[in-house]
Amino acid sequence: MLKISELAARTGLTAHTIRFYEKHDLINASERSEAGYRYYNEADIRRADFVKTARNIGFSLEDISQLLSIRVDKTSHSCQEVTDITQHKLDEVNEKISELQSMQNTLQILLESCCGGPENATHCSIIEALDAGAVEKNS
Amino acid sequence: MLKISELAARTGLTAHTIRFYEKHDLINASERSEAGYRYYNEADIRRADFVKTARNIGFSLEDISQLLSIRVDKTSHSCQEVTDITQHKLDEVNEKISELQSMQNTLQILLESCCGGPENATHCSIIEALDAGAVEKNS
DNA sequence: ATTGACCTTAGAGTCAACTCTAAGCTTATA
DNA sequence: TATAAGCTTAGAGTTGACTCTAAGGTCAAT
Repeated sequence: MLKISELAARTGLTAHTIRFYEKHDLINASERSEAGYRYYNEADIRRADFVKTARNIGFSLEDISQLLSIRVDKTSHSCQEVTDITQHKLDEVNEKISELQSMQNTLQILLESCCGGPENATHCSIIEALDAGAVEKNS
Repeated sequence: MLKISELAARTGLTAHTIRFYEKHDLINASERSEAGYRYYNEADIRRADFVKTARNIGFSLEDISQLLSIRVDKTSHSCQEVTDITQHKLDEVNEKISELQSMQNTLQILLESCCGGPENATHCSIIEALDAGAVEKNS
């Protein structure tokens, strides 16, 4: 049985975050001491690790909530439900990557166009480009 | 002279957003009617377009605020200041792309590992992978 | 017995960039 | 002149994921 700070040390979450996750029904302590201290058993710890792993991958708390529902009752859920969540997340990630690559591209072009030197910005080509709106709209 | 809704139509911002930007000293209306209506002259419009262009590229409002300071007094600022802001933004973008690519990679591997079929999730390899923590930490 | 580290709670604060509301005044059109 | 569309303000609400605070109770070690 771990106390909250021990679970925190183990998962890399803070105790604050663990309590916050508890509010959102992601993690819970099966037992409490008489004084109300949280105690986490093996199953609790495994669930906490699951949450942390999913969080590391980039799943939202809402996604994780759904994944946990499946995890606790696997026979009532299909693999497809799991891949749907995963695919949806992948789609999101892919879209963000595209947006960012567009920004990256624009920024690189701007940087290449400007001397970046100590002279004053009267003819700075970055400022000029922004002024001219000479930048395709990203995303 | 444009009224706020006309500037909104032209820039693609909403009137709400324009007022919000005004609060943050990004855009302002040089003139007001007797009743207090905002009127934007050519210089105001060019500034608003600049803000919109910079926003499209992905600069934060804080970045734009700095870029505007340079723009209004180019002789007091160097090209290097401009490239510093731009390079810093590019660094941020690159880092986010890396994080997202790491997520993308993990998600693809998970998706490939799972059948995604209608059978129940008892042996779902995605759930298993999350359970085993068998995912390198992203970023 | 005392100290210091740790635990509890409800609830407020943070960040960025909007987004919306309410209540009321103005302006253009028919 | 009536009506609808549009403008004004201050200020509150939204999103997601924390992060922190205050006020107080508990526990292990000296």
